[in-house]
Amino acid sequence: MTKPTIDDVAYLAGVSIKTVSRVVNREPNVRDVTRRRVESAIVQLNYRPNISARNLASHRSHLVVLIYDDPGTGETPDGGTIVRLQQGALRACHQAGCELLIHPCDVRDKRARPTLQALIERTRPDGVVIAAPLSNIATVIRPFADAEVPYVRLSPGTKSVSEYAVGTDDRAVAAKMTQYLANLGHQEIAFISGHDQHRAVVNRLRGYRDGLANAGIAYRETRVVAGDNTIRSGAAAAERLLARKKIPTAIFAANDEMAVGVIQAANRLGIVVPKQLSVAGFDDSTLARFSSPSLTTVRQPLAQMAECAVAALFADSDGQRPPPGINVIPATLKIRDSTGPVPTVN
Amino acid sequence: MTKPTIDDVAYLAGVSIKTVSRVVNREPNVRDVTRRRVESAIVQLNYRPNISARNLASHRSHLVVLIYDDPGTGETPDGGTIVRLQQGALRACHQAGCELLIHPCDVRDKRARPTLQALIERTRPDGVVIAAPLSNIATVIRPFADAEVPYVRLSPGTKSVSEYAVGTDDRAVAAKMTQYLANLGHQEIAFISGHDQHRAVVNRLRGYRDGLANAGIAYRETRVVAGDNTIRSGAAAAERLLARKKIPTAIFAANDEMAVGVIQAANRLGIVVPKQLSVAGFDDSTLARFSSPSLTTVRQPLAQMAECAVAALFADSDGQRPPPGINVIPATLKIRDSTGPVPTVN
DNA sequence: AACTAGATTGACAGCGTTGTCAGCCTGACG
DNA sequence: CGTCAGGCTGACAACGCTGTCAATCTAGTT
Repeated sequence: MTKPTIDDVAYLAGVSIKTVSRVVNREPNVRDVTRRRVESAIVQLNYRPNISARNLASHRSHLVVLIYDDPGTGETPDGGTIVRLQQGALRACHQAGCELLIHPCDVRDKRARPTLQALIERTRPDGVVIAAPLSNIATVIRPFADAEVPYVRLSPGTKSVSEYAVGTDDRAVAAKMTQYLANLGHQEIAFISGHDQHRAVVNRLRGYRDGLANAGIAYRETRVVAGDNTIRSGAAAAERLLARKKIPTAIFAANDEMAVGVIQAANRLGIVVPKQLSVAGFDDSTLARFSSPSLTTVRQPLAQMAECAVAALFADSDGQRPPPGINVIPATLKIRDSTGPVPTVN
Repeated sequence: MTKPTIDDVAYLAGVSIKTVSRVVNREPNVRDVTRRRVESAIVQLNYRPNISARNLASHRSHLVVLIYDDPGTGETPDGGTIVRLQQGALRACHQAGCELLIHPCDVRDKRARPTLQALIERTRPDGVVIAAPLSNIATVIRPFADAEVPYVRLSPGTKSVSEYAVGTDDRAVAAKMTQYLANLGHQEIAFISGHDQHRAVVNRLRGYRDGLANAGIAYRETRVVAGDNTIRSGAAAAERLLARKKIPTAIFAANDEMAVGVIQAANRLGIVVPKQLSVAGFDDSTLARFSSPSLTTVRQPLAQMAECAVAALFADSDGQRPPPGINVIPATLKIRDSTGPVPTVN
């Protein structure tokens, strides 16, 4: 009652083990009748190839590693973000007949580098996907480049990459959100920027300016306030904006945390969202769905991005390797309850 | 410049490959001098055993699978919950020299069973950890039992389990929370129960009653309102409770979603939390940290639970197998800003 | 000194695949 | 009818490690 091996299948089908191997791996040059005979034997025995043996013989591990910022330490990704990345990566992995290993990584830990090295040596992954913001940290990338493990970066901070990478159109979608607000009638649209060490933030601000321009609204520097990505800073920024003589009717924050801060500040000031003030965020974090009112925001296609990244890892075996450059997957507006038409002046 | 193999190490150390294998695997019966010679050769060559070869020869995969409810489909676990489970599981896996495979599982998909079967056959994991609520679903457990893959269930819904399992003390900690509220001076403590198909919910209600008893407060059925785990239902329940002649000064909801609903309802009614009403939740979901005011809640030791579960998987190889029964890991109160002293009557 | 149990070590046969390469078979072509 | 390219198939050697078992060594005993 032991697991059937390739020999059992070969014997039952009356062929050599090599032919079974060919059928299992969808290799060419097997006659249809032979193939069918083998397939039926496989079904009959419920045969499944032994991964370890296959890996050993083929010098592949059929393992893909997803690397992301350790949520226990950084404030960057919330659980929802990570899970969405994982979902997309899993889909593509299973499609490619691989399994997914996850590897949260604390960059501030000085031993991150050797840890990654050890990971490579232990698992010999077929490929690696590195999520932002780690994808922009040389220390994280290096070990893979050195070990010649194929990797794909997610949301690289720069436009000019020498390899294939996957990103999204922060700038374009920020413009779109701004125009959406303008279309609701808002003329006074403020923007709260975030930590500018994240490249993404700069792009979002640019997009805001693009959107204003497209809507024919003049850009004014006084409409832009700096935050630092936290709820608290969003609230503080909002208070400053709302204390002015000419208060904005819409506030677009560069991330959801700050947008929620805006809502909280508005609540405290007795300003009703969205009736008197529209608020938009960015990221579609868990927070956005559950805030009250629920937050209009930008949903980054994280699952799709991860899926593309993993798929690209295997593209070069199926044919030509993917071209260098960033594969841009568009983000979408997620309209919820925190935005509405501009209040009628009274 | 190819990867060193066990033969290279053996040659350099002047021993047989078997002895190298012994050193690598910390097996007994190697003289200290020999061991040191081998270790030095390993360092010198930067040797790392090839996992696939090891797996093939040892009939182990050095893989552990963590199975949890697919967050894309169920409403059960939020991203934060999953990530905490993963963190604990990863810790124990690395400790044991294994890697962690993740497997979200949609039970409502009728093909869940064959999918699990395929997972087993493909990966031949050394062990499996099954998170709640899947850990209570026979369809999910069966494939592993049938294939004789060791598994540990997390938070099994029943006290009487025939194998080792890991759980937490829902009932005791719910009592603790209730007493905490009582200690703040609250006499009128209401409870919002959730979907009673989750065993946990029943236990939380029991704990609430225990806590009242311990505090010398009489239990009254009218103080318990049913919700269905959603924010909306929490809000509705709160509205009912707050519409009564004798309104509660504290509301303890069986999960965070409903507790947030209570806060939202209170906001709408102009009731200030926590000044006029204390609100407590359960789970410490992402939501709790970011609600306004931040939510006092119960933090389940998810990471520790997962860690224990994985460790137990390997315990039987290190000595005796872990005893049947639930290894209870205590949950803790997470006091935040939504609870405070009872309002002074005026 | 002979003897023995137990510690230490090594030779060797797998583990279940894939890669290589040679051989056979078939049909097209001259 | 002979030749040849190319499709199809199988024999066999890796792949790098662990398990088994026998051989050797050591120290304690008599």
